[in-house]
Amino acid sequence: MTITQKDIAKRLNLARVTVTKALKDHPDIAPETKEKVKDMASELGYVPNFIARNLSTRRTRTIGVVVPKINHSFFSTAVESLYKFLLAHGYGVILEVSFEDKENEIKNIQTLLSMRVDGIIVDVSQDTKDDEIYEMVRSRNVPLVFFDRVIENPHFSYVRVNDREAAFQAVEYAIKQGYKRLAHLGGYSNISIGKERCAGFVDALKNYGMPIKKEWIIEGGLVREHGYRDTRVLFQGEEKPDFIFTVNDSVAQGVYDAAKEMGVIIPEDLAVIGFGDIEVGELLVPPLTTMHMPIEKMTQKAVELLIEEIENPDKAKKQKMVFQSEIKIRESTLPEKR
Amino acid sequence: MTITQKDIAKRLNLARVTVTKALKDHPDIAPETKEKVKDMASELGYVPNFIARNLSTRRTRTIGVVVPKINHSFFSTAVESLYKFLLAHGYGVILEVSFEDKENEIKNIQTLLSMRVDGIIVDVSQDTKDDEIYEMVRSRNVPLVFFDRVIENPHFSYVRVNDREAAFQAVEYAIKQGYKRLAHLGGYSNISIGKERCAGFVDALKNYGMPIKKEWIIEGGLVREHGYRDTRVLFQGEEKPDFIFTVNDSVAQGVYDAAKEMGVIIPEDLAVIGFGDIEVGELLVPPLTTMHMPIEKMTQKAVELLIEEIENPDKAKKQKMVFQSEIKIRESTLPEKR
DNA sequence: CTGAAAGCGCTTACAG
DNA sequence: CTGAAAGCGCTTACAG
Repeated sequence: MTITQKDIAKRLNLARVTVTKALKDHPDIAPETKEKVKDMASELGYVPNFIARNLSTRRTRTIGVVVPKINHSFFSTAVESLYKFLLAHGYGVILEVSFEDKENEIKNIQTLLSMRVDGIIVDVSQDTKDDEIYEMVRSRNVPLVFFDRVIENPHFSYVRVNDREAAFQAVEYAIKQGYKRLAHLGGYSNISIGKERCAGFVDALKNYGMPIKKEWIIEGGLVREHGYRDTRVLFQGEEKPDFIFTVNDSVAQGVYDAAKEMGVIIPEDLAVIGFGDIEVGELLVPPLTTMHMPIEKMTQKAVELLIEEIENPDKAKKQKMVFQSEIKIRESTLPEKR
Repeated sequence: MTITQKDIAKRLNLARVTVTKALKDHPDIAPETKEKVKDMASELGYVPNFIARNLSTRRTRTIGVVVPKINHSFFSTAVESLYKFLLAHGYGVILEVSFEDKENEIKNIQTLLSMRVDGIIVDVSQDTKDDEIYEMVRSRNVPLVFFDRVIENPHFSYVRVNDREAAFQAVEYAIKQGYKRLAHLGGYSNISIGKERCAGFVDALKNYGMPIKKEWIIEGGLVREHGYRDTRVLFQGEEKPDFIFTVNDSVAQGVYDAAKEMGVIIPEDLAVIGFGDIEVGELLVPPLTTMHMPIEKMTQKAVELLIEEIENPDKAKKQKMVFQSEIKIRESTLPEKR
């Protein structure tokens, strides 16, 4: 049924090895033989068996990519971009999705290990706390680089954005615009982006001597619904915030939902700054001010670091790459308040 | 370095076969032996080698998915959904992206064939015209199901939406609202969705005795930029359309871009109906009337058909599944025009 | 320039 | 209940 090198060899009365070599243009083989072999291969519709090849070579030329979700502009952009760069380097990709669940993520990594991928890129789930699975990856010497949502571990490189400083900038901008009642809707504090962006928010308040209200920092999650829900909570209090910095643009979208429902006008009554600069932000009414992330450059770097590790396992050092996020001012913050 | 069954066997003074069996809970093996083996396996951090297993079993429990793009709400939703269902059936997925290019798509399929995936799901690129590569898939008896963008081929099942009828409905709705100068921005006519949706548009005009202007049917492409560009073209003519039916929501978004730039008001001056009902449509101003596609159900069906074919290669018949698309009325069409 | 041998890590009958 | 043998399809030294 399936054509193998053996079949080609038989037809041509050659040894199987000769076929292997001919197919890979090994210098050993006579040009005519090569041609004969190749002709026969395409005549029979031969498709090499990666599985078998990989078993022999112990290399798969395949990279595993683990993301928390795909159906979200940030991740789909990142995945497509990773895919593109990996492809350009001659690698295939096996995609795994953790659905923001730690247990799934562990299974994903195990699957990739089973598949003997040459390397792994992971954007960690919101639940991921410890790193025992990553300890296992390390003990197997499988190159891995963290991307975006990151674990601090000296044995792995990572690529992320300057979350804390960027958050600081965002909030600083709001403060300078004259906003005084500042709230933050954060992700979970156990993942890097949640912790760092929240820290940046607090940094800014401290730096400008603004009071920090515990009730105005809610670490409620990363998706639109959380933003909606927690904005409603924020507005139940006596005093209402006049500015919300959100951990990402999806949560900001939820803020818009709640504001609309409550009759709160953005930006007159409430200013909003998001994080990520995904497509949706531009379409919101008013368009969302947000911290831009250079996804393309980040993915490119992640791929480079990984490939470097794979191809020069001894020389390559673990690197922590931090990209700068820049504020993209749109209309969810008044250019000059009051 | 890497732990294999051999290592476990050695440590336990057992034959390798015994280890294999113990690991898979084969009834042959004594319970104590199983326990010993499993304990040792986890102690040594044994991870089974899929590659080797697959070589032996000639099954990979892996499905290849080929899509034209990921970074687009329709595809990312579809991919995530496919992934979820496949996972639930115990299959892994290898993702391939054709970037809307026929040559890439052929390579993608070859890669998947090389990897000996158990089956393939493909949403065809905009360039894909013939099906010689699919002929090859067929000759290898690899189950394949087309999804969304489809090739008519008796040897393969497909799952799509009633593109032609849905397009008819969309245009019919506009006609009944009183729109008279009807234009269509279509995809390329060589792919199913382009051809069928355009046909539905024409059907409706004919059915209602509306004049068909060649210049008002532009088959210019599938993305936002095409919608923008071609709307500008439409409005260069003497007479301007008062309604545009677009092949998908991305193109509709381009119509909005152009309209805004030209000072054309939607829906007062120009009504728009899209196709797909992706997230963006709801966020546009005014929100976009569009044909809803039941992506979740479609992907579920595609997965079911594929798995059926894989697991019952003899019984399974090729099926053409057509889902109903429903109109989602929003504000880009006036509820009651004039 | 061509080929025989051994092996990658697992599994599947088949013996005992 | 345990194990010896053969094989999946390829590749990598090593001979000739």
